[in-house]
Amino acid sequence: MRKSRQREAVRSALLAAGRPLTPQEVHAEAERAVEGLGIATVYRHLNALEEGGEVVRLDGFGKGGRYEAAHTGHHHHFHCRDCDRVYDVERCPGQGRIESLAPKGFVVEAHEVTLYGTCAECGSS
Amino acid sequence: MRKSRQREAVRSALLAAGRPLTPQEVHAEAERAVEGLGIATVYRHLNALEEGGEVVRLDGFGKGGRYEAAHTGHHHHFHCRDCDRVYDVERCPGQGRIESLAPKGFVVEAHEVTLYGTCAECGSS
DNA sequence: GCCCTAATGATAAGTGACTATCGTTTATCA
DNA sequence: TGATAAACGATAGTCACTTATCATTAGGGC
Repeated sequence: MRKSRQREAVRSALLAAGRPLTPQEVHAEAERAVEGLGIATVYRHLNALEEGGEVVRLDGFGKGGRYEAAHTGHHHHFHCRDCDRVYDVERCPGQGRIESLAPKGFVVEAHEVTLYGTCAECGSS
Repeated sequence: MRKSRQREAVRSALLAAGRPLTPQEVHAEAERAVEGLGIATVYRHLNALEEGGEVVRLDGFGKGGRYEAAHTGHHHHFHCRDCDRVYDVERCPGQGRIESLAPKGFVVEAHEVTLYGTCAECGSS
């Protein structure tokens, strides 16, 4: 796997954002570093980085996927209904508290909490 | 809006299931009551029932939407990774507890908690 | 600098969910 | 019962996202 400005640009875009981005958002951001960056290249690197464990793909926020730099910490998300951006929420109501909600006989392996509303930026305008 | 066996079959499928169904699941179930039921008819009625407030559409469980009979109660969901079915979870960790997770300046209007794992049926096999 | 080939960008093609169209069926009401 | 138009089933079309193709560019060992 050769070094490439494009891959670095994709990786940096995700790290700098600190929140999950759509491929389009990644493209827009990474294009600032690599003029003429193709959308296919963005998809290629997102897939490669996900494969390599550097990036995590999220579903459930609208049509396409969102990608964020692999976090070690457990966290959740806030989905702004105005701008459609997704933000990280660092805290959690508590693993045990949430997993105990499951009906009997159901084994919980993970959970996701999503908040919906208006982000600070949209709310202040 | 005329009465039709097809609409009743779609409505009944959702009520009987007591959990969110994909249009395909609705179709499979409703077809037991109406032989030869078309998938387009299922989509038509799901949209109409949603419009009429009898049914709620959910996103975020894979590619397409899921539909469930309109509940009055606040509840969450369990998504089985084996069979891909979604079940209702009647309890909630607590509205206030969850909404307080949001960063400052963010206004929370709603939240969704999703549990992932193995359902009782898949786990027992 | 040269060569090899991985990586790239443009874009055609694929995918899956959903919708529009259209000729036929059927519920409703005079 | 017969007329009317809503509802139907089949299927072609649409839309967004994602992937495959291919000619060109460029990283890196020599």
